[in-house]
Amino acid sequence: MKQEIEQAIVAAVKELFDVDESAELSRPDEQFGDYSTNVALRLAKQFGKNPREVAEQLSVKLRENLGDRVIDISVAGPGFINIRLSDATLLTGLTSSGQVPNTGKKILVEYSDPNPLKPLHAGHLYTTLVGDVIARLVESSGAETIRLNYGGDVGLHVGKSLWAIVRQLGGEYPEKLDEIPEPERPAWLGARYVEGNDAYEDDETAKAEIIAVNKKVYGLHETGDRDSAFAHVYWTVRQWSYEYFAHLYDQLGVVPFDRFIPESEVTALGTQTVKEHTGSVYQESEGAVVFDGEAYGLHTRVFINSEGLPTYEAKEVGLLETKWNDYHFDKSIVITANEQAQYMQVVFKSIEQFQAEPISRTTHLTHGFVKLTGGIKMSSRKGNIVSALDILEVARAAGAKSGRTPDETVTLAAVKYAFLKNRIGADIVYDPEESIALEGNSGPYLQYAHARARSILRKSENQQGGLTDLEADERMLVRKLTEYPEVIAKAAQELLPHLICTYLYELAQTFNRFYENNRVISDPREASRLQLVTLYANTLKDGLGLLGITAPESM
RNA sequence: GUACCCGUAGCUCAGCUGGAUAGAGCGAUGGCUUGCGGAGCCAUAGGUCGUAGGUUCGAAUCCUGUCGGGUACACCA
Repeated sequence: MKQEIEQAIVAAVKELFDVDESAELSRPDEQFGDYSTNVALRLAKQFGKNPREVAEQLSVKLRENLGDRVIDISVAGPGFINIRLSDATLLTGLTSSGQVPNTGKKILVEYSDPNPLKPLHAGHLYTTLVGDVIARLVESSGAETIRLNYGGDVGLHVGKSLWAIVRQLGGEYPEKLDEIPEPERPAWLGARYVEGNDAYEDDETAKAEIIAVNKKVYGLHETGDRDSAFAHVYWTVRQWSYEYFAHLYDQLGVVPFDRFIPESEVTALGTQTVKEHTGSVYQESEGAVVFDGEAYGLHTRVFINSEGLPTYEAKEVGLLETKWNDYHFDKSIVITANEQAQYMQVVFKSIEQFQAEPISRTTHLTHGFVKLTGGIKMSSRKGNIVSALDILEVARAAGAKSGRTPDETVTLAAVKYAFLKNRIGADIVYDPEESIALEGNSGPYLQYAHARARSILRKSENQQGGLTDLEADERMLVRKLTEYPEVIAKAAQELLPHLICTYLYELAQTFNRFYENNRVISDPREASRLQLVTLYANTLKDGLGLLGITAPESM
């Protein structure tokens, strides 16, 4: 429907002015019509003509070409062309299937990326939820979607944790780990990381020992050691971490990852590649291997440190190569926090020097921090962090406080929607009470709106159908419903999940306005209206589904 | 010091590939109410879009400066 009209405009422009000009339709205020275009304004600028005259000429041509598919085409304001569709045309928009522009393409989405032996904080929750939705969106656009999870099972943070773990155990005694009850393991590991981190900063002896432990861990991977006492400790606590991650993902109800790529898996490849290009792309400097980003307006970073160990940068090189070798992707999306933005630019710029193609297909999205309302600030150091599970806890507490019976489905909807409704990029302020509230722009509100619509449908035993000759209020709702595929397409194209949230909330408002003044059951137009309610409920359910939020039949 | 992100109503945010009177939610005030789930609907108040310039017929949107908040800048991830 939309494409048809866009094509008609392009054709009319070609016919009248003999130029190829794209014509993008936007959704104007209801008073102006169903669609609007500003091509006349752009053409007028191009040719130095009066925009209103151009618009008039175009609208005459469009009326001829579109015939009875439209009921009104008018010129307004500085030179907009507003188009009002006939009911019949508008209604075709309800049945048009969603676009699948990425059919046949392979798209990788990397997100969540927790590090074993480190606590999961609220930021991980954010990237996990955003990534889950981006992947769902990409999938809905027809692409073969591969969900990747990259995590640091080697590196200095592992050295810190492991140093503290061995110390706590009184030596390399893996059997002592069995004494720690399963539920306490995440917190126990978190505490060890904090100890290790503190010791590294405050104690020179400990620092040296931690560096040695770090090296030892790399050694385990190089030699394939799984049998020594030290190896037992390492592999056991590493496994604990992965179990803990799985537990969180399971609780969140996110789509399972297709593959976990631990850093240890890409270390060798990354190191080798950096070494191969040392002297050309990378340079030796002060005993380390660096990339001189300053030549490109960026900053310089170390890829292999003076201990001869690869840093995160070199591993990232190995990761990208692994992705490219294993998948030959059409597009690769990486989602991390803002703080990694400039670091990633340096890494990508360096890889671009010898592997331009995969870099040109890679998009790095970044998001801000999660703050709790009331000024509780989170620091990733010293252990006073808000963990991912804490967020769920405060949401549950807010739900309990509101006097309703706690329901995990509603809690999850509250948290997910609160995190997703803002545009990715800036920091977000999480307000548990607002998120769980049933009034206002919240996840539970939309769940409720859906349940309410289903309830109407359950109550009627009559047939539905015959949606024609729309009344004004019905038409408003139909118009809003036809926006859905356009919103999804845009959200998928621009990787902006919050567009779905905004739309669903507006849809619910549109429905409530309709419902306020119009009966459904035992109205002469019951059959038509039942169908409208069905379409509305299905759209809500589908949209919430893309957000990873379930839509219960009743609540 | 250099770079990146952010600055829109009291609060939390949409709007940003320039376009028609800047929109929501929460909070405030006032209505609707024997309602198919009112967890709603309607209305009022509240904004010189941080600020100063520039480009343009037209700027919240683009450019430059500036102020404020955050982040990154060599061997952490």
